[in-house]
Parts: sequence; structure tokens; C-alpha cells
Amino acid sequence: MLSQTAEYALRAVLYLAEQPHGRPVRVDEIGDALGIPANYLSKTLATLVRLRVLASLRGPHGGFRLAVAPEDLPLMQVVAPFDDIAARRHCLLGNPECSDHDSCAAHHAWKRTSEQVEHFFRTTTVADIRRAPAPAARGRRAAAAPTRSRRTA
Amino acid sequence: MLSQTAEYALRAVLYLAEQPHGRPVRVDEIGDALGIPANYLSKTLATLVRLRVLASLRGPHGGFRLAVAPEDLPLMQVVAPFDDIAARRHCLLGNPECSDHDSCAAHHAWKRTSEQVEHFFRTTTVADIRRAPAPAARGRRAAAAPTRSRRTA
DNA sequence: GATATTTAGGATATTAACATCCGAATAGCA
DNA sequence: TGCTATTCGGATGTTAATATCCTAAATATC
Repeated sequence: MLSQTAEYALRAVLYLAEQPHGRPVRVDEIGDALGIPANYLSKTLATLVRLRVLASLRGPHGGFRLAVAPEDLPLMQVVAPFDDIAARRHCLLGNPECSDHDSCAAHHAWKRTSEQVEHFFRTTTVADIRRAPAPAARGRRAAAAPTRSRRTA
Repeated sequence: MLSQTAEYALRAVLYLAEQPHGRPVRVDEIGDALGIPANYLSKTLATLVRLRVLASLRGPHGGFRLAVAPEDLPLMQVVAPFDDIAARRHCLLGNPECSDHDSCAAHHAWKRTSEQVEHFFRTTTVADIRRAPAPAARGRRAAAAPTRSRRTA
């Protein structure tokens, strides 16, 4: 679904979100932990720094950390620089002139589904998908009795 | 959203579906009409012939035509050989082991949306998106009075 | 049967995504 | 002040998708 680069970015951001708050993590560690080539990831994360999604510290004890609270960080912001989700909505048939007024054949049918995808990336935040204690009992159901603790650290 | 090749395939199939029934269309004509490189399209369509989605006739008055009624042809069948839609469902984070039981962090959140996308491609047929007389007044509203006729041929 | 037309498909070129390498630039620490 | 750890970013290599070219195979028409 996502380009390789966007997937790397998302996984790395997720990894940072799981860290005890604020601790900067080196690229090597992230790459090691997630099986992502560190050199490549380095550039991807640098892009996210420029976009103020991450912050970086050089030198000893340096690394990357989130610059935004996970609750305020929609997946879209992490993924968009590497994979233009919104562009996928435009037209299934690649017609650049396609709009609600002058629509291509597939426009109506595709519109709803494409909106659902964009909605997902706009409204789901990093906090929403951060590894949680009890993935099953989140939100709708009573959050009182977590079935099993998943905290590994 | 779709790979270039899959998009070509879909547009070409749609073009064939718009033709008066049965008339075979040459690759050159399709490529010309749709702005797709004919040589390239040729191979794409040949693949669809092997998969029994299209039929081909060589020689004079030859060309390609649908081998299946548009009503019986889900977009998935046209697109899947060039772009594995179903694979996108599996895991947003690219985890090969991700399933309902042993799920990655994003699994639950992503599941619904990815299912909607797959559902679209499985249930929408070529007939559904074939260029229709009056695109605006389809389905919900009364289909009685087509505002304007679009039939060009 | 000869010929023109058209698909079939192998070989090859082009392009963009992905990945690696290495030398700066920066920051903490002795 | 120097040393080391770490990000930053340019240059380059690799791979897969996209595109082109050319010849062979098939088929309708004369």
C-alpha cells in the first residue's frame, strides 16, 4: 500500500513513539531494531526533521525523537512526504481533468472508497496505532479489564 | 493508486466495453484514443487475453474485444495481474507475520479501510463504470429523465 | 497461394525508486 | 582545545517498472 520509503518512515516514527518520552534514538538502533538500512533511513528521517515531525540531536547521546505528541500526529503527516496519498484520490483512470463536475467514468464509484482511504490517514494518529497494552479492548468497549498485558519493556 | 500498467489495462478495457458489442479494436486505435503507448499496451492486453478477460483476433479486421460481459467483470480481474490490490490489505507496516491473531500495531485500525478498498475492486464491475448517458442522475435519484445525452458515437 | 494486416513476444533502452558510500557539519565531553 | 559520536547531504550504484524496437506467427482478402 505504501511506498517502501513511506513504510520505513511510519515504522520508525512508531518506534520513536514507543520510547520512554523524549529519549533520542540513533539511526543505527532504529535500523537495527526494525531491519531497515540505516543509511537510507537516515535521509528519510532527515526529511521528517525538516518538516518538524521529528527533532534531531547530533553528537553523543544524540539521535531522533518525535517533535509532536503522538496524539497530534496523523499518519498522513508521516507518510505524505514520501507517498502522496491524496493524489490517489483524484482519478482512478489518471485523468488530470477529473472532478465532480467533469467526471471520468469511474469517478462516482471510486469517490467514496478513495475518501475513506484519505480519511483513514488524516484521522488516525500515531497514538492510535502505537503498540498498546490491550489492542482488543480499546475505545468502544469498557477499557477496565485488559485481558493480557503486552508490555515487554 | 494503481500502477501505470494497471491503469492502462483498466482504461483499455473500459474503452472496449464502450464499443458497439463485439467489434474488435486494434491496439493502435486504443493507444491513439487513450494516449497510451501502443507497443506497451500490446503486451498488457496480451496478458489479459491469456487470462481470458479479453479475446484477440489477428489479421485484417482483427483486434481486441472483451471475452466477458462487462456486468460479469469486476475491476479486480482487470487490475490484479498488474497490481496486487489484495496484497495491500495485509499489513500497513509490511510485517509478513501480521494477522488477526498476531497483529502489528496498526492492524486493527487499518483493517477496515483496507477491506473497503478490496471490496470496491471486487464488487465494482466494468459495467458499473462504463460511460453512462447521464452521469449525474444515476442510482439514488429517479433515472427517468436523462438531462443530456452523452452518446457521441 | 501471395500479400497485407494485425497480434505475440523476445531483446533492449530509459527512468525512477531504493540503497550504499563517504566526507562534511555539529555537538557533547575530557 | 581537541576527540569522538552522531546527524547531514552529495555522489554513486542497483533494481524493478516502464517504454521502445524488431521479428515471428496468424488470419482475412485478393
